[in-house]
Amino acid sequence: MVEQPPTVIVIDDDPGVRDSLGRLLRSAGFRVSLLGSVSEFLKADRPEGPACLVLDVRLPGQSGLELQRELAGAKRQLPIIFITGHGDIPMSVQAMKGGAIEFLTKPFREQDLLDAIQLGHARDRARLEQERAMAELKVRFETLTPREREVMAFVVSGRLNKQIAADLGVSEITVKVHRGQVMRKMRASSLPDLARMADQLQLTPTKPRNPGRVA
Amino acid sequence: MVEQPPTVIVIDDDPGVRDSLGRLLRSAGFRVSLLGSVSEFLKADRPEGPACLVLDVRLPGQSGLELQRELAGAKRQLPIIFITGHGDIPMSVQAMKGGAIEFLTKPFREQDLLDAIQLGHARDRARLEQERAMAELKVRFETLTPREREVMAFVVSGRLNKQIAADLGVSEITVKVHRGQVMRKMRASSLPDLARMADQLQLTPTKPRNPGRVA
DNA sequence: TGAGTTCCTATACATTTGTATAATCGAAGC
DNA sequence: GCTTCGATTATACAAATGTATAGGAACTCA
Repeated sequence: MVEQPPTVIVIDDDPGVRDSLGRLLRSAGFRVSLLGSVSEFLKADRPEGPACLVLDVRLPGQSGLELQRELAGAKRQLPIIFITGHGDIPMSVQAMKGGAIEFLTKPFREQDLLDAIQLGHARDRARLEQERAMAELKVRFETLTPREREVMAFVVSGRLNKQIAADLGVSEITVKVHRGQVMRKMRASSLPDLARMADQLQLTPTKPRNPGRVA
Repeated sequence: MVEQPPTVIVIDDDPGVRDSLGRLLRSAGFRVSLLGSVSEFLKADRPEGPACLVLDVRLPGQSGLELQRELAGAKRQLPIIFITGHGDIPMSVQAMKGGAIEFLTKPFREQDLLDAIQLGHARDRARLEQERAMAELKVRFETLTPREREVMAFVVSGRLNKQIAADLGVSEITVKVHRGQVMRKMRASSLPDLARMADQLQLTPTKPRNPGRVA
């Protein structure tokens, strides 16, 4: 788990802007990737560590807002900071609704950009960590056989072994075996632990919660 | 649990704007509250059911953005839709960062406002439901004695009765009694159920999770 | 056909958990 | 001083859970 240096990906069709942003960001200690268009970005590899995008709203070909929409559906969604010289309010509102970190109008204070980038990197780090943990959970979950997954769902919903046995039409002993396998394979240290894993995995096909009635 | 009619609270210092918005919103079936300033709003009662705010960014006395900041710290935070005739991009960005639903510039399409209000009400309904459930949980949790809360924390962290007994320096029987009381008082239907309640309550003073190592 | 996997079951124990009843002790409140 | 409440413990069961060993049936795949 090596600490990856944070990256900033700049997309701007103006070489002058790219250069000056590149100097600023490199001097701030970031790894910088300078690109001239969205298509270049889509072809490029994604950096390993935390990263964020700095892009102009208006770009030749695909615009910044279009890219944002596209990335929203993709798996690897990067924090986005918009920069523009000719923006308007509806544009900025759409960008922010889309989850943008910041929307800066030229000219802007360098510190505002750096602050936004710092926030973007923090979010991306959190997202990376979250995804790492989730991927790990999924790997474990995929080692479960279909039956074990069924049993796990029942177990984390709070049902007893004998109830699960009745639900599945098998003996209680069988349920115990599956249950033990589930705990081992998922590396759950306890039942609450397993329940939390299931919640993370959104494993809730069978979940009869109590309705929370008041006396 | 009667379904409350959704309310729209309009704050605008222009009586003409208030009237026209009032007509529009009432004809759309909303309960409407028309106010001329933030101070009026702060004095007024909060509506019972789902509600959202429609306010001008610029207002005499306290501005719309200031109100947003203030409400962010308060317990009852209402979804906000900003309307303005003289806004700029930084203003809209700040509003959206602050969690505003929408930021409309005059003149705007009535449908855009109605759409935003619908979204605001949906969010407020979700928030109300969430708060109701949380309040209910807290009520139950407050019926627990200090010792019972301690035991609950250990239980949901996955520790066994005998371990908890050792941790607390008491006998296992005692732990069982407390544990049974916790389940009863919290109306937990199962251990996973109790664990989820504890997570909701952010009850995590004692939680030794497994470190999730990879092989 | 044979190996491997999954699912199922059983026996046999060891542990753990839940519950009911009953009792002691100390602190807080009336 | 008496009562109430919280915390504690014990006895005595009842029920649930975990584990180990062992085996059978069905299915897939090479």
